[in-house]
Formats: sequence, structure tokens, C-alpha cells
Amino acid sequence: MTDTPPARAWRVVLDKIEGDLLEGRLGPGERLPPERELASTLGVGRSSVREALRVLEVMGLIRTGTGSGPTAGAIVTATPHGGLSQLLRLQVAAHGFPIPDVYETRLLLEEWAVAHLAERPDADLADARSTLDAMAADALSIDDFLALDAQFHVRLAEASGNVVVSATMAGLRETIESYIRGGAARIADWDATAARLRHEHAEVLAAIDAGDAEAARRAVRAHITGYYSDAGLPTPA
Amino acid sequence: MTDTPPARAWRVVLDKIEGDLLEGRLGPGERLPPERELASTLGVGRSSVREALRVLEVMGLIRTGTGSGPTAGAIVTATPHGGLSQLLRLQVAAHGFPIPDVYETRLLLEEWAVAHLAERPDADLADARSTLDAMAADALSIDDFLALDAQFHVRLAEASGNVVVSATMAGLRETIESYIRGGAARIADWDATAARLRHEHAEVLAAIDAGDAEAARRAVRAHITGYYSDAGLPTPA
DNA sequence: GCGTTAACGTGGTCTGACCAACCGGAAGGC
DNA sequence: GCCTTCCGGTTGGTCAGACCACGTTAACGC
Repeated sequence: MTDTPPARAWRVVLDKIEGDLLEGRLGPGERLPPERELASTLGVGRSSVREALRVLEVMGLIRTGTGSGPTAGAIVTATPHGGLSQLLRLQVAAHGFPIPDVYETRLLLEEWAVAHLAERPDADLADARSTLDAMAADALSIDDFLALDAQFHVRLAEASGNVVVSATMAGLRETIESYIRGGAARIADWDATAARLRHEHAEVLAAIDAGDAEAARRAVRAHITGYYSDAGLPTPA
Repeated sequence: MTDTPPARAWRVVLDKIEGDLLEGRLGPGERLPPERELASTLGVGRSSVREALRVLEVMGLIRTGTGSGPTAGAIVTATPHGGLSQLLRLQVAAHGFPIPDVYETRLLLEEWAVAHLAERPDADLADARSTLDAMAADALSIDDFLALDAQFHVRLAEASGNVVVSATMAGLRETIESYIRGGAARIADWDATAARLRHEHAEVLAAIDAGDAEAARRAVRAHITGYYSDAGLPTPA
């Protein structure tokens, strides 16, 4: 037994790099060996090395650059945002993740984030506040407003200090981005809606400032479900 | 402006497939065109096609098989579990995700899941119950017990009906798997701990059955934080 | 000393080749 | 006629080699 299915070449490369990362032989900011060197070291073809590196790149672990010098080569970046977003988007496209589940998960993560913030008076909400100020500007197009809206929510999640939560939240938000934009077209009085959304944002911040976790939960839930309802977007039963 | 960075060949392939999925030209269970055909159709080399397919495979969207017949070729599967787990593991390895954040996220997802279950009397907990029964068996090794423990939690998340939550939960759990196993070694009286864990599982189920969401939250939080504390595992400040 | 140019190292891509696994039908034996 | 065997075709898995684009660096000419 313990019969090993003949390890696929690219998996060997992936495991090698994951091992180097775990053992600390490789860390953020550092460079991987050149592709040709990795190939000969591991006894695989360069194309197999490239398949593994491509996976790492899409998952947001490395960034590749041509030429020479400090910016060239494959460099460990460990930026979770892009990869998570890509994965979620593809899974939704392939019907692995139903939209209502994405929506519901986003909701629960945001509720947690604001409740968490309300319980930590030392949290830094400056970024969220400045985004809210920017949303008060006149002459914002719908797209610009929605971009700031998204930024506000992401900033809140980031303020929670939990990288996994904020990255997941951002990925989920991005995944349903097109649906949110499409829903805006179904809203009759956009100016009134925008004003209400701004007001609701302020309410969320106020609840956090007051240290009232439950109020913050309710406010953020009402804010999100309200928009979904107005825009006629699919929600879980 | 709008100057397009010369689209990388593999990205063309990835976008093409994502588009086909979104437009419904491709769905779960269906087969992608052969690599050589995709290459000539899109005007790229086969190696570029393979890089894109590798990404899709690792992300859990497709399964590839050699030979001919119905099982051969690249088939859309859309099984989110593996890909999510892989991504989280790599991000943790690369220090993109701190372990305490993973732990905290797992906790909040599980709390949501049990609270959600408590509010839905029609939820099907049979799978979770049978796992709990299996944990009562004598002569379970620590590893076997922990595997069943993990299964119990995953089953609970699955019962919530939210695929995103359960897949993320499973991925997070798997990511910290090695830490959990390592922690078990630091526990003095394992039999007593195992008995307590079983009892706590039963309490969680009881709270769900009673429809008491808050009690379920408290029970699952106490269960998880208790183990982490006993095992001396890192938790958020 | 300074500007120009050539060499080199890197990822990005393509092509062609071969292998392994698998299925399906044709050929053969009974 | 039916079963077994074998062969060819299809498909992914992998490798080797080649070429390009890009950016640094060092050598060169003045």
C-alpha cells in the first residue's frame, strides 16, 4: 500500500516552494530561483516549473517580472486579495458558489467586522471616515459612488485587523460587483438612494463609536439588505 | 490611453473559459475542448493553454484525465473545497495570513453556522449526529479522533446550507490542521479531553435543537477556544 | 569622463516530439 | 455467433529547444 500516484511534475515544484515558504527559506520580498535553475534542480522541464509558478501567481503569492535587476524574476508578495477574488469569481461562474450564498457570507463577515470594531474602542476608523467624506461630494457618477461605497466597506473590514476576513470580504464583494452595478440601474430615484446609503454609513460608524455592537450589526445588516431589496437582487430564502 | 498591457497568452485562455462558464456555454459535468484545439482556436501555444488549465485545476474548477472516453479530457467539476484550502494554506505559508486570523475567522464562521442552524428547525443534522456517534467508539487513536472531530465541524457547517461558508470553514480548518494535531501532543490527559470534547459537541447540538442561537454560539466558542487554550495554540490578542 | 553599444540574464511564448493511459473497433480464434 | 486479443486513435503529461522582449550591466569608442 501507500502506493504513491506518480507525482505530477508541476506538483513537485509547487510542494517544493510551499516547503521553502513554510521552513522560512523563502519569504515575502524574496526572489525565487530562475525558472531554468528550478527546472534543472528539481529534474523537471521548464514548462512544468512554469505551470506551478502560474498557479502561485494567480493565487497572489508571487509577482513575476522580465528583464534583470531587482524587479525581475519571481518575487514572493503574498497579497491574498487578488487570488481569493479570482477563485471566488471562477467558482461562481462555474456554479460552484450560488450568488445568494456569496451575499449571505459577505453579510455575516461584515456584521462580525462592525461588531468587532464596536468592542474595540482603539480601532482606527480614519480610512473609513475619509471614504465616507468623499462620498458626500457632488457630481459623483453612479459608478464612482458605488466604487467609494465598496471602498468604505472594505476599509471597515480592514480596520477589524483580521486579514483573512478583510481579504475574503473584498473578494466576495468583488465577485458580486457586476450584480450590484446592474442593480443600481433598477433604482428609480438614485439621488435619494445615495443620500440614504450615506446616512446609513454614518449610522454604522456612530454605532461603532458608541461601542454598541448589536446596533452596529443591525445597522450594517439593514444597510446591505436594504440595497439588495431596492435593487431587486437575489437573496437567500 | 486605455493602453492595453499586451494580454498574456494564458490569461486569454483563462478569460475565454471564464466567459464560457458565465455565458452558460460551459457548465459542471461538461468537457472542455482538447488542449490542442483550444490552442489553435485561440491562436496561442499549447503550453499557454496548459498554464491556464493548471490554474483551473488547482482552483478546483476542472478535473483532467488522460486517455479517451467519457472520463478523459478536462471536465468542469466546480468543487470549491480543494482550491480554497490550497490557497489558504499557501497564503499562510507565505505569511500573507497570520494563524490567529485564520483561527478567529474559523471561529466566527462556526458561530454563525450554529446560530443559523438554531434558527432553522428544519435543518438536517443527521450527518453531524452520526459523526458524533462515531466519536464515542473506543480505541480511537488521537488522529482518528481528531479526524472525526474535524468532520463533525465540517458537517455542521455543511448543514447550514451555505456552500461558501462550509467550503471556507473546511479550508480554514485544514490550513491549521497541523497546528491542531501538534497541540494534541501538549495535552496531558487525552482521554479526559476527548470525553469533554464529545460532551461539548453534544451541547452544541442540544442548543441547536432547542432553537437557542445564543447558547449555540457560546457553546461552540467555548468548545473551540477551550481546545486552543488547552493545547497552547496561538490565539488573537 | 561620458555616451553608446554589445552582452547577458530573465520571463513569455511557441513548436515539435515522445510517452502513458484509455477507449473502441477490427481481427482472429473458438 | 461470440468472446478474446490487439491495434490505432485520442487525450493529457512532460520535456527539449528555440526565439523574442525587456532591462541591467559592462565593455568600448570617442
